Amino acid sequence: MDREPEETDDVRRNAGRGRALDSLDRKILGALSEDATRSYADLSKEVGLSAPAVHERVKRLRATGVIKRTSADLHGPSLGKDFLAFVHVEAAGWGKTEGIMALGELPEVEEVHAVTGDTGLILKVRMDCPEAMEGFLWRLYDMPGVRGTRTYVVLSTHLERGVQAGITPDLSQGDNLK
Amino acid sequence: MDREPEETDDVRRNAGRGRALDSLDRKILGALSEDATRSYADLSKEVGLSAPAVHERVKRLRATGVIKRTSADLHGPSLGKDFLAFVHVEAAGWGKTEGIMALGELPEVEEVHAVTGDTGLILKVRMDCPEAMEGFLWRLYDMPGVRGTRTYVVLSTHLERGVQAGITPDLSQGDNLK
DNA sequence: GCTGAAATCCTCACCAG
DNA sequence: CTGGTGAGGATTTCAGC
Repeated sequence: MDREPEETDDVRRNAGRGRALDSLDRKILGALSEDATRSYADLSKEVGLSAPAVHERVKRLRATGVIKRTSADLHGPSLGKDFLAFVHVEAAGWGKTEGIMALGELPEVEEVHAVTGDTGLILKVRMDCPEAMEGFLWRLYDMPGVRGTRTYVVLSTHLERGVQAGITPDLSQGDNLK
Repeated sequence: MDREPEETDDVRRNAGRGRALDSLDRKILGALSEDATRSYADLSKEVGLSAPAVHERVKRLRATGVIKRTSADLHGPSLGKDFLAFVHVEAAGWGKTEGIMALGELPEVEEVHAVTGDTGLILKVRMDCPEAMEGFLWRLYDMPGVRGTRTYVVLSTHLERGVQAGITPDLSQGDNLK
């Protein structure tokens, strides 16, 4: 379970047309992905840089798209969205047409992925109630190219988080509990 | 802590044991879910309140759990995570056992949902490469109760966002575009 | 990337409705 | 009880090094 993280800093294929991410960048990203409200002064003590240096890095990480955005993660049930489901859409000959884009307009659709296998499209949808789900599926069937759907209703969510920076927890440091 | 909260009956089913959310709360939530770096002064101009009032509401929304946290959304490919997949786990007789909790320890696992249907568990996993996927599936098969898996490899992601506040875009207001 | 200073912002007090 | 006003303190942010 604990493997030595080799210091291979060679960049493979950087989407952001910037420079490779070093260990400090990953440390910053890991911290901000868990709590983006932390101050630069606070982060600076953790990464061993000055506050403006951290700020400069974060600014660069935002500009290059490594940090897509900083968002408040909302609690579905508090907003009346008690109903979460994954919908597998069996679509026939969908290019990346307007149909997919139209799905993004609906606030209940949180994710749209084109996948391999027998389905073609996986949707993550969250709404108020089963009735809303029914209405959504009807609209889905009305779209051209939709041959069928398979819906997996979520009974309980045990984990739901964003992309992990992949930092091994700082066992070597152990410096602060903040 | 210092006051007993009187349970108003008009609260429908509030997960956070707080009060219902009004239109201003939703407006704030909608804005912060898209960009949590905006200042309270900025938000106050949009919702028509003073900055401290907005801050007070946000503080309450955090305390009641409506805002679960504020996080930086990272770009997978920039971190070397080019491989996203949904794994349907056919599990036999899993209570909410340690097996599920163990999955959360793995940084490649982003979501774990118990679902209806023939699968039982849906996992969202993101990693470096197909080889890592293979290793992950092996570890999955080693877990007790895992009878089988079906993996849907994501070819392209067209939408990926958090819980939407569900505000209809303010067409009636039209006060400012920020 | 560091230091220091200025502008902004957060945050708390207190007061009004 | 919720929102407004004003001031103190922290933070962001931009110089120059």
